[in-house]
Amino acid sequence: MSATENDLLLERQLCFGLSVASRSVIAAYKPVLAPLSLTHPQYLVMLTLWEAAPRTVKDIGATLMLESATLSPLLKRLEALGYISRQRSTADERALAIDLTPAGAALRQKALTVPGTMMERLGLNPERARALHTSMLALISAAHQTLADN
Amino acid sequence: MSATENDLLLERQLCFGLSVASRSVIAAYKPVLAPLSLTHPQYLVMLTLWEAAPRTVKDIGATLMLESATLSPLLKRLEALGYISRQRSTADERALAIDLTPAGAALRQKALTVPGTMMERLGLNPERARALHTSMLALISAAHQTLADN
DNA sequence: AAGATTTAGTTAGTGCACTAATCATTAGGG
DNA sequence: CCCTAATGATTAGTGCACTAACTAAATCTT
Repeated sequence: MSATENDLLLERQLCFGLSVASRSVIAAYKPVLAPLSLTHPQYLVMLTLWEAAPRTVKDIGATLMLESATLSPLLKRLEALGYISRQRSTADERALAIDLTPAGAALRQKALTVPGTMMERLGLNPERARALHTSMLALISAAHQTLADN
Repeated sequence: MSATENDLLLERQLCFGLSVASRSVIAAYKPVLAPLSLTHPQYLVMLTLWEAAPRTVKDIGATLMLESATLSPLLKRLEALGYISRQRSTADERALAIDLTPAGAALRQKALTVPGTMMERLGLNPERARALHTSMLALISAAHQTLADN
């Protein structure tokens, strides 16, 4: 088998591993987030709001690297759950101000145990987590670099 | 801010980084796979078939860690593209034999350049790729461990 | 001030990915 | 044997995530 053909095998272990890891970790979050009635992406949105609110859709999208087309329906589901409010900004009526409701703000208390639980379940200590994070950042950066080049 | 609350911030850098990295890498594949008319998950399925064919839906699912409910429509799209055939196995009529068509087998030649292109675009050398792969395997294993425990 | 342009969000359409329910086929146990 | 269990695949339904097309509001230009 040629070197190129060998790559074709190895390669499946690369991007493939990343995809499976992402899905596996999200699946591991599922039972932990279920008591909060949140999916994983919804949890990420709530995290951004617990750090700063109100925020615009665009701002949340920039933070999570998601298109506003993805966030629009997701935010409506969070509103239906009673965790956030969606109101046009008075200063700029193009912008939608996403803010926490009292229920959404209170949910933060229940979420405090999530990170510790997940770190333990994933067999990660802070050091390994940081190393992993660094690798991910490098990948993200390289991936976006190539997209910008085209 | 308490240690627990600090975790809530850090944590966003973890699973969040993994999700974004996965999406970013898949997005980087997109223009490379476009000439083959394949999406990223479709590409993974073709990789498994280039290694061994025919295979059953269940077998492909086990290899890629995907539910057969996910694969069913995906395989129909690959059939519509003319890359694979779907036929009930004669030995066991519950099983569906997924096989490569001549066009699907020929596509392998065009795919040979993909891994090299992507490695370069993602700024990875074989060593870093292997290290990343090891981390992903550990995560996958830990994540599935916790799911099995429940 | 009027018209063109850029910006913020939404909608429509495609494709994954999952769970739950269903159906046909096969394998086992009494 | 027959009847039940288990197995392999499909369907329906929910929720992301993306692109492209569109609306409305704000800003820029002349």
